[in-house]
Amino acid sequence: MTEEQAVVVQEELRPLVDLVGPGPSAPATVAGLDVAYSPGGDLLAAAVTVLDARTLTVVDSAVGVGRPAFGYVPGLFAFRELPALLTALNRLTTVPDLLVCDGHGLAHPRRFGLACHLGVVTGLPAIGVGKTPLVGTWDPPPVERGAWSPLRDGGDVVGRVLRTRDGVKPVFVSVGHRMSLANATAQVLALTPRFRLPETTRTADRLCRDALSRTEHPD
DNA sequence: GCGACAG
DNA sequence: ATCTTGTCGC
Repeated sequence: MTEEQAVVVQEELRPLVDLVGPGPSAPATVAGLDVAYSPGGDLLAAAVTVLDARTLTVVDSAVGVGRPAFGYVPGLFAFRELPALLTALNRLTTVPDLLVCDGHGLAHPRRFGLACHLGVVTGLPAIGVGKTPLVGTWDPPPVERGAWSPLRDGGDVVGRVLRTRDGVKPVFVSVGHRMSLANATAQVLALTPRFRLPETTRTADRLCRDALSRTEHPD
């Protein structure tokens, strides 16, 4: 697929995003998704970890190993990681109530980032939590955990810049599918009792790194 | 035209 | 994303 064709796919799928939500206020399980790459960038491992939303312990997980399905192009990120992530999701024995993606949802040039794509394809509620911005402008939120400021782009509020820990660099929260922005914010805060990044992202990050390492060095 | 640009 | 030297802080 060419970049032009990928953009067409995004514009075709974008109308399918559910912006009403509001999504589960008390999900029983929340999934984290992340991908690790080999040093040469020729291999990748995708991981999904499903956490009990109350205890934040892992109750299910799966991985998918493969080749990057697309070059790294900002704005077309989903085409790179989606196939391996879907492989991992299909290997779960449970269906999570919410997907927490490592990247953006609506906070995207065409309002269709990885979290939207993953949400539409799976039909599950999804949100994006990015470590760095892709689009938009914002004011620095107050230093206290829980403080946030709107992320604006082209006249739209596309997400929130959220402080998950006192005095620590904020994260970028945006809606993916079947979730309100307010609920997405609440869920991210529930997942960050101790660290800047959601517990879901942290467990998935560890798992895909381990899986990649085991793929490169069997023994 | 120039710089920016999720992971 | 990954590599990589040094530095700050708990």
